[in-house]
Amino acid sequence: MSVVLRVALPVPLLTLFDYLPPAVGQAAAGSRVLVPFGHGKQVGVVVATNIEATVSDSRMKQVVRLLDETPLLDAELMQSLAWAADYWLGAPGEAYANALPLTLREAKPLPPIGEEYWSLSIAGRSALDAGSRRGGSRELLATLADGTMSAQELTERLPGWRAAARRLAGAGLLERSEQAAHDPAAATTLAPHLSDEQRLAVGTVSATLGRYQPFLLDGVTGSGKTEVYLALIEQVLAQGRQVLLLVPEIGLAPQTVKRLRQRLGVTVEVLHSNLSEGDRARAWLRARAGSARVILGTRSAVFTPLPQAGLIIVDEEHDSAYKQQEGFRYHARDLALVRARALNVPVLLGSGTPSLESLANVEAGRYRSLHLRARPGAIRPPQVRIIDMRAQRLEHGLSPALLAAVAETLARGEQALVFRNRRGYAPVLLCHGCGWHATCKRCERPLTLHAGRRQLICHHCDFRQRVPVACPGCGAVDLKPQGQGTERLEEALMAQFPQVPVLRVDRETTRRRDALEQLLATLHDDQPAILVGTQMLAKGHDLPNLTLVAIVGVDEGLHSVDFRAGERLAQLVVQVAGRAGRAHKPGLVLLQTHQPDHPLLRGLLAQGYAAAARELLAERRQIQLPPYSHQVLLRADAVQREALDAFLAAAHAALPDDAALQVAGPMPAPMPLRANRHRGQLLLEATSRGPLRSMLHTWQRALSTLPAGRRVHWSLDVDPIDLY
DNA sequence: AGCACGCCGACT
DNA sequence: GTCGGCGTGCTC
Repeated sequence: MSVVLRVALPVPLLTLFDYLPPAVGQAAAGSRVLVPFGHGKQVGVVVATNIEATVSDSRMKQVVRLLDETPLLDAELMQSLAWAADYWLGAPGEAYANALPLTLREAKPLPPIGEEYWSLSIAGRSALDAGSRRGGSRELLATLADGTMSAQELTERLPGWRAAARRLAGAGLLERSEQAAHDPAAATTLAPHLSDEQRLAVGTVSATLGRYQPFLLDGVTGSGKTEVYLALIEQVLAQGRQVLLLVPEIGLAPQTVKRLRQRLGVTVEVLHSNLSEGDRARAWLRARAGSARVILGTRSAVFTPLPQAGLIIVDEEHDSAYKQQEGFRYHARDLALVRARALNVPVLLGSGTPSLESLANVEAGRYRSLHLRARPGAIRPPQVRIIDMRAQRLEHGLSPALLAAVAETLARGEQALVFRNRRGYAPVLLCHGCGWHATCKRCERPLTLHAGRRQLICHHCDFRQRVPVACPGCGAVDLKPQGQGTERLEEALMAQFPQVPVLRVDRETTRRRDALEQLLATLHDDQPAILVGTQMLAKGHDLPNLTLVAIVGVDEGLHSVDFRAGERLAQLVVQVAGRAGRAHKPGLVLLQTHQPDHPLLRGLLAQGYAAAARELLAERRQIQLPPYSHQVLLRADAVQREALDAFLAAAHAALPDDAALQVAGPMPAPMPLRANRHRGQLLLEATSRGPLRSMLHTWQRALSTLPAGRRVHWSLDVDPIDLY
């Protein structure tokens, strides 16, 4: 047997592949190689060198070309990726594929990592003087009139400038250049005076710099969490080390970047999926080179190389966006902890509504907890009131008490937010003649009426059809929308308050990238207005004149089959409520419900999130649910019901006989049919990770050789965050 | 996952 | 007589 290299390739296979070393160069673990694979070529990552081949020489091929003289992925990243693939049962190659920006998975030389700068050419200056251009082009020319500007600054000043830049560069009016990044002007804002609690938090974390220690920083909106981050980042930068700051979604990035930049006076590297592939690769490489000092990014940024790591921060750690829900199902918050341990740095998890998992880790002594109550002079906690909807005459789902509160708010010249986590006009279109209602044939679920588009849309598979004029069942022209979505609430509020602007914020009205920011920019801070919207309104963008938050339709969350529904509801209510009020303008939160006496709502209102979370945790412990048990979910779907059942039965039969392992199912998924595919699942539970982990790899391998698996899609989800 | 090989139906 | 359907097997 020959001495070979072991290579991970971007295919969803559980195996690694052995190759003869390249003719030229010395491959090391973490280097990329171009290899022959199947009928073509692939770029892979070397995971081990000098090992004995596991296949015969006759099957072995040789590496075509070594792509990196020095490893692209350092030892720590390689180790963390291997851990991640093992833990979440990913194919090794897929873990690497997630870690590397697309551009770096091609057999090309690495792009230069200087920062991108733009300036006017001589022709461009004449064009500016002549004023010959319009719209975005004109704005861009004017912005560059003062001199060269980095792409990052341009993005901040002129979102969407790239289209104009492409046009103008094509006409020879602009020039693009690459330079070593230089830090922008020194910090322009000063650190505010920190409260005692903030100083304590900063001091406690900074005392652990240089070693692994997880912290849970528990602080509501306005408690000054960001100032704690900033003070810590300053210290880490002063030590010449890097900071990785994870945020749940891109929407939160631009304002955070601006704030970091103004306060720290350094370039902030941004990494998220909306970036062009070239930009992602450059940012990743600058982090690897150590020239990026502060890296801000969403889920996938957890794979950024950090050769001089000093601190990792995960903001809004409870947010489910950190869990990848397809393909390689990793959890960025959990991987951040693993990386922090490998890098010997503290990791700070921040949230006003911490996940029960993190609270349990505090309880178990694995994390240290830090609290921020309120900043002096900041927001007073809003007053929260429950509106009992029973026996109330509703106006399109809005109670008189709610409408009165909105009217009062507007009369004071302030703004109100009506929150409803359901888009569209109405979730059901019902025939009053015969009881028929519009359903999706492919999902067997009601279609949502979208009145503006005159369509019925399935929110599960995106099936669309025109709204029928008459009932397809009985022919009666008596179709009535049932229930309320944001679109209907917008209509109702516009009718009630015709003199005030009503802004709807949901996926429909904010399709484009900067649409949310643009929409909110039309709000004048000093004018009355009404906002209606979904989840999207729960965070981001500061609304100083918002004093009333009305939450409509929380009842769905109170009797959901999902055991996490209560936790999610509590987090959502607190997050949305946190948007109301300012120091000098107290906020009011209204919760409209049919179940005013529900213990979760009562507890949340009387004693706040921490108490509600303690209650929820006690319940979880009682009935042995996560975080007091561990779950792995096998999901499967197939066109043919029989194929699905056969596979799940075979998967069940392939399980070891272990008393420590509890098995639920095979059972239908909560949505048993979706987009014409039958869906089912098998849930494994154990009170400790041991018995689960020891059988998982064997079981996974057995599943992949199951003949019954041929005609089904299936996946394993370790620590699933929903059983959907 | 992608891709080729391979054996049975409707068509220029 | 062929083009092409997707079942099956393989990738060092």
